[in-house]
Amino acid sequence: MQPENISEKKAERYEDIIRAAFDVFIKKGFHQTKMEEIARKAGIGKGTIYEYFPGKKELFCGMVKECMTWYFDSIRQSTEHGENFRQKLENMMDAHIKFAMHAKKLTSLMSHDFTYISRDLHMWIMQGQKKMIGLVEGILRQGIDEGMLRPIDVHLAAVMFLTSWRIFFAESVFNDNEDAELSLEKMKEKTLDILFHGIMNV
Amino acid sequence: MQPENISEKKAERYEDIIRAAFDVFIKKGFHQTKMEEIARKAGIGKGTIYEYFPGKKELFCGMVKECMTWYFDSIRQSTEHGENFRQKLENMMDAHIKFAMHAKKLTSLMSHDFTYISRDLHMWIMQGQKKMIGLVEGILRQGIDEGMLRPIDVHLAAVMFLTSWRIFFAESVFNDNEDAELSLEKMKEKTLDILFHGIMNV
Amino acid sequence: MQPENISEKKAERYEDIIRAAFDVFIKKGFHQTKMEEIARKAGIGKGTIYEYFPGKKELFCGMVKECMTWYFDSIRQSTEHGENFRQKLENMMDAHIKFAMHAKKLTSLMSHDFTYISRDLHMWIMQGQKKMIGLVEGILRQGIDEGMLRPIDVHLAAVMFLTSWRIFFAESVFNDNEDAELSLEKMKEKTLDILFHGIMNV
Amino acid sequence: MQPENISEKKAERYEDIIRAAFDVFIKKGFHQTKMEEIARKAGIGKGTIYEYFPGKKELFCGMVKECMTWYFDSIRQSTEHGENFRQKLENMMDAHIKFAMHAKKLTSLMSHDFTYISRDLHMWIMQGQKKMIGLVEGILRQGIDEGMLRPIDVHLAAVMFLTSWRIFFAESVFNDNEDAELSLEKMKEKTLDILFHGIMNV
DNA sequence: GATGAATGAGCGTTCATTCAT
DNA sequence: GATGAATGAACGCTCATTCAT
Repeated sequence: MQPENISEKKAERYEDIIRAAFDVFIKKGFHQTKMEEIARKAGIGKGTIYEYFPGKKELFCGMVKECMTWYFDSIRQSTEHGENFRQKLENMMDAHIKFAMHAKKLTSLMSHDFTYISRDLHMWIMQGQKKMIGLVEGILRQGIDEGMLRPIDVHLAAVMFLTSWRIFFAESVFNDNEDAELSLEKMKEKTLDILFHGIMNV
Repeated sequence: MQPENISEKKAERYEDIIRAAFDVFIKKGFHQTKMEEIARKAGIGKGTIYEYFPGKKELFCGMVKECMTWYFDSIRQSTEHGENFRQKLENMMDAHIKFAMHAKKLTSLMSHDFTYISRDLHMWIMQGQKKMIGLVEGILRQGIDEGMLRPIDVHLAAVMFLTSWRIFFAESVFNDNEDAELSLEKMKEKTLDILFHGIMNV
Repeated sequence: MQPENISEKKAERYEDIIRAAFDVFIKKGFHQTKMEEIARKAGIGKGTIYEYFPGKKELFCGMVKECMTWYFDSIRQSTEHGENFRQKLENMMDAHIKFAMHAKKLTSLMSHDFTYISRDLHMWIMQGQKKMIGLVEGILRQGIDEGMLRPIDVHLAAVMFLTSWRIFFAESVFNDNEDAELSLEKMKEKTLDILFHGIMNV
Repeated sequence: MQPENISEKKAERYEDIIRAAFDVFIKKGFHQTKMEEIARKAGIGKGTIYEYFPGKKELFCGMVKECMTWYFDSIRQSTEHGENFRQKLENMMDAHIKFAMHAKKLTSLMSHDFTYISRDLHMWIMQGQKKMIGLVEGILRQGIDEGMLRPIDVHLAAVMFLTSWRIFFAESVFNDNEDAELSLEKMKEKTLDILFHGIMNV
């Protein structure tokens, strides 16, 4: 067999393993996943994985990087062909949605490890979040009734409002400075400003 | 010793354990955390934990529920005292920020298990997200330059734009119906509409 | 309180614990039995047991010795009042049956476990059984001297006589009916009949 | 390596483990036996046992069943080649003695403990014993039909016959001398003599 | 003396990794 | 190169025992 065939075969194997790893890690989370199951799913022996990856961690990282690289690349490419800013933002969103449909559960893998720790806890938290969404929906509906708000989709707006909070977690990671509280106040106002008035010029 | 003192002491111990569990679970994630370390942190013996919790899972769930109950409650209460819808939304955000400052890393515990699997991977993904934020910031800046957008904080708006995508994952969990793609198209437009024009009536 | 009352109370407690230990050990075996359950059954605190016994092993041994002493004594006494060898053997069997009915499961409890729990206890019981064998041997020898018995191997016959008692345990497992005592009487007679006259036709 | 060699090796390992388990369980009892010691005795790693048995309980049960199957089988076979009832009873006793010499302490191991270890195993063994009783009953009934035996209670006599075997276990403890087999032969004859003709003078 | 909360040695079991075939 | 049987470090959990109250 020719050398190119060999390395072709190797590359194929590599892909098989990544794919199998993706499937199982997604379904069970990192710690509940056993190397043996990945091997079985890939149709190879347990030891063979170690010919391609030094260990479980590296396999996991390799798999995530593979996925995320594809994701990041498709997002980047999507911005290269829009005519105006709006077109570009829409293209990005399209690219994201396309990815999301294909790898729905990747984020769930990356979030909520405890889905696998306790289904009850997971449900309990989902219930809590649903109640919070309902709470915000009620407030928004009140705003619409009072004529203050446009007749927007209250559910979607509620979710956006709540997800926008994540900024405070994400940002606080980067901004660990002393005047954190000050900038938080400003962030809050800016966030509400965008939510209330949008980013467009009138 | 009087019975009230005993149950007081028990309640105190319970709190000690929850606190120690919080610290260690936050720092290491569920699977990397050893019961012995929690015990050490709580200043008690390994076996003592099992006098208060049936097992590791239950301790974890107890800890999360304790935190989230406090969070949910404070959010709910925050909406009871606002005069108008805007006041209420602000109150909610304040309550959230207060919690976020106190339990910064709780969400990171609940999301991204792989922070603990590989610091490198975590950093790599953060870099990717930063690049994406930069990408969006550039597009938004272009929009401002073109006079289409208000002189908003492009960083904040970029993050909001990106976090708003989570809706598609979150929603897809609830809407597993056939016409998912159709509703996705609508969701996209509605999301962009809110982002562009805000929720306020003009 | 007077000292004799105190030691009276102590003796009473001691008995309570032995009785509770008997109940639980019989029901669950040595290793499955938890000290806490014995304490609960005895209506005292867990630590109190250790005021009366150095540990679990010693409690078990104490309980077994108490029972077996009573058993051995009743067997010995039963041989003191028979007129002839047959009467004595019957008395022994009666004494055994009476004990067996009261402590059906004790023998099964004892049979193996405690060889490993306490070599001393094992030896002690072996000694007791040896004495019993000697007792029966004496009776049989008397029978031979009186010309009533053939010049059989008294040791072997004694062991056979004693092992034949196990029937009462084995059978009682299958026959848990009301008229158990009646059928026991019949069994005794049949057993002695076979022992005395053999199974062969003459 | 050929597949037959592999399964040969596996079967060999299986036997090694059973044998090691037998040795240690017999010497120490179920609860005092540590998996690690069995592994050491079998010359393998601790984890390897779990490739062959799901757990400690199952290993114990497997070991007991292996032994008892061999025992029950040898007893059954022994009754197939006797010409008359006496020959058959003698064959049974021979088979038993052969087993008893090989596995002196097995019965004492089995007697109680595993009621709590595995109800299934307990039932399984009870079934085996019931079959053995039935076997002897049949032989005795044959003897009665042939006019050789008195119309005794065959069930009781069968149980007595079987329990009398315990002598060989009990005695062998005291007589560990070289000529054990010789004295066993004598014991067998004496035992049968008493069983057949009783102890009474005619 | 009596208690029961606290303890920690000890063990069964898992599973990522290795290496002889 | 591919395999999977073998491995043993690691950890959750139990429960006899202790000792402060």
